[in-house]
Parts: sequence; C-alpha cells; structure tokens
Amino acid sequence: MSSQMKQRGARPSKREQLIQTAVNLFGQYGIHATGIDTIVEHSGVTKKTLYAHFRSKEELVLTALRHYDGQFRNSFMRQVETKARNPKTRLLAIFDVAETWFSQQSFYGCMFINAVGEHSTPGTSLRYVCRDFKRMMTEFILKLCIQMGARNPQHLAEELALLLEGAIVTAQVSQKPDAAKIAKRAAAVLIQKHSSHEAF
Amino acid sequence: MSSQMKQRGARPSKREQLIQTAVNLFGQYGIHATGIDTIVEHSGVTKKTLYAHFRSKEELVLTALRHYDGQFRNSFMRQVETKARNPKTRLLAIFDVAETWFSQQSFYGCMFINAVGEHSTPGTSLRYVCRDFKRMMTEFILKLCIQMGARNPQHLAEELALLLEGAIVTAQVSQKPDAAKIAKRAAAVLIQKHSSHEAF
DNA sequence: CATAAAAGATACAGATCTGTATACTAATCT
DNA sequence: AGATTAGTATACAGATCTGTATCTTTTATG
Repeated sequence: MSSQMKQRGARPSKREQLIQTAVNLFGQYGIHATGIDTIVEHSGVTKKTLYAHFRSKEELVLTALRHYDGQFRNSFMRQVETKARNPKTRLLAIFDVAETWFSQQSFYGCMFINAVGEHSTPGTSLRYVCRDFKRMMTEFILKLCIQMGARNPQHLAEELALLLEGAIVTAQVSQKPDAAKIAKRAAAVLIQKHSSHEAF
Repeated sequence: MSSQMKQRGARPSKREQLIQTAVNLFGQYGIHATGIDTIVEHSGVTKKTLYAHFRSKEELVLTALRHYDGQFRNSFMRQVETKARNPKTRLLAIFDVAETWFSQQSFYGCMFINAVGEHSTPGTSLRYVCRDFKRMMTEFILKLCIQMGARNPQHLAEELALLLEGAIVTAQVSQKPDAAKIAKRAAAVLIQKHSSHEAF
C-alpha cells in the first residue's frame, strides 16, 4: 500500500510522462525509428524508471497506442458533437474536424495506420489495437447513420469511414489538408443518396 | 565502356536482384525494420556488391521505391484497361483490380503510404517519390473522368482517388479485402452524380 | 526521525545496424 | 593471353539498440 493516489489533475506521474512522450515520438518518427534512449531523453525520466513501469518496449508501445486511442476518440467525437446538433450535419462535421486535425503542425497521419505499416504480422496485440480503433470509429459513424435514418446505415457508414481514411492518408502523403474538403463533398453526395426521402 | 548491355529478358543482374529483394522486404517489413544484412542474405549478393551499386541504404530505398512505382503503375493500369473498355466501366474496374490486389497473400498495404509513415520529414526525396506516385494515380483516374465526360472531372477524380486510398488502408488495417467493394459501391454513386445526363 | 520505496545517474552487456577493408576468385574485353 | 572489372567471403569499425546492474539521492510514510 503505497502510491495509490491517482493524481487527478495534479502534475503527471512518471508513467504518464513516459506514455505521452512515447505517443508524441512514435507518432512523429514511427515506432522502429524511436529508440528507448530517445524516449528517456525527451521524457526526463531515467531508463531504470521506464523499465520499472514497462516490461519492454513492446509493452510501452501497446500502452501508448491504447492511451492515444482513448485520447483521440474522446477529442474527436466531442468536437464533432459540439460542431453540429443533428445526425446528418454531424456526419458532415466529421470532415470539418478532420480538416483542422490535418492542418495541425503536429499532424503525421494516423498513428494506427502508420503502426500497421511497420508491423505486418497479423494476429499480434498491436494489430488488434489498431483494428479495434478503426472499428470503433466506424461504429461511431454508424450510430450517426442510424440516427439520421439512413436507408442502409451499415453501407453508408462503411463508405463514409472509407472516405475519412482516404482523406487522412491523402492529407499525409500528398500534404493536402483540404483532402478533408474533397471527402466532405463526396460524403454529402452519399448521405443524400442514403436519405430516406430520396427519390432514389 | 563496359557492361552497357541491358540484359533484356536475360537472367536478372545483381542490381535488379538487389532492387527486387529490397522492394519485397521493404514492402513486407517496412524500411527501418529491414537491415542491409537481411537484404544481402535474401538477395544472394554480397554486401560489397551492394555498396558497389548503391552509395547508401537511402539510395537503395529510393531506387527500390522508384522501381516499384513503375512496376505497380504499369501492372495496375494495364489490368484496368484490360478489364473494361469504356471510361466509366474502367473507373469502376479500378476497384475490382484493387480487390484482387488486396486479396493477395503478399498484400501489406501501399508501400508509399507505409514509407511516408516512417519518414515524416517533408521535402525529402523519399517524400517526393511517394507524393508523385499518388499524383500519378490521380491523374490516371482524371483522364478516365475526362474521357467519360464527367461534369467536373477534377472533382470526381479527387473523390475516387480518396475512395481508393481509403480502401487500401482499410483492407490493410482491418484486413478486409472487400473494402474494395465498399469503395466501388460509393464510386458508382459519385460517378452517376457526375454523369452529364444526370438530372442533378 | 527512521525506514522503505521511487527515482536519478551512469555504466555496461550483447545484439544489430550501416558502411568499409582485405584477400581471393570468376568473368569479361581487348 | 593479359589486364581489368565484378563478385565472393569474411572480418571489422563505430554507432545504436534493448535491457540490466550498480550506486547514490530524493521522496514519502509510519
């Protein structure tokens, strides 16, 4: 029975410092290119402490990905729900939120896409984390599609999710933040097509 | 004036062996995770010979990416043009070709997307190669959009390119080769919308 | 205050990474 | 045939990588 206090709002614990530093470095430089020493330097925490909190680099990687998962999802969904009130406009707002994301100086693409690009072996924990993240995003979109009364919500959600992925990658590779605008334009057409009051 | 012969169709030169091995390994495991020693082992060429042909790993990386660029583009476009005759069906055929690509055992996502995920610094040669590849793909789509007489070919091409990117990433991360089918479904809607004889 | 846990500082072991050097062999061209 | 090139085999230098060990200092708690 020792440091059981969760330090809510207090200055971050060493563990949190490590995780946040890992998220930042992995996000910018990738996982393989980011050494433990680099994380140690940037976090201001010694290697000993790092290995007291995490069994290995792999464990830190997984923890960092999961942490970023929650962090990103919360932020993204909250922004969407703040920007618009009804389901249909929220679906479109997704791409507005994406655009501000793409325009950030610290935008290096989707961390999970990049992670999978470095780890092709299927069935690993890392792959599950990444897959689950994408699944969760699609489900978020799906709920909105159901709420707006789409004719085939599953189909529409899959299509919009695809557009979002495409926009992320295009913004990253081709350095065009306005890929979000293109996606939004296409999304509007698809949403219109799936609206019940459509004369198909 | 020595080995100026290009060896058309003959057994591959050491250089070609190295490049092809590099393409395969970089594609599967990523660039940072693939060491020179691994390439040497798999290619059956000694390290000395490798460094006789390439100044550094970076030069081999760039050469491999450029080689794959041409290789992929030729194969992809030829398949699309073989599968369908008129522009509109060719645009849809893109996603059929993509699906067979995604279904291959050796599918590890788009090499250029993965490469950028590992190299965030903008303005580097690697980034240019990747950007140019995507640009070329979009232009291929654009030509078809113009040929089919789309109302706004640039817009349609951008949208379809986005769908393709999204399908690639989704097939890779979520291991769903039928992401191509979803993209095709959405593409059909967008193409329909851009057809001149549409009652908008 | 005293004791124990957490963390800092630093060195190190062993593996791997890029790139080079040395010595020998096979192929090629004049 | 003779000379040059290309390639093999192998060792090695120096840096970096993950993970551990040692020793001291700070911090928290009873």
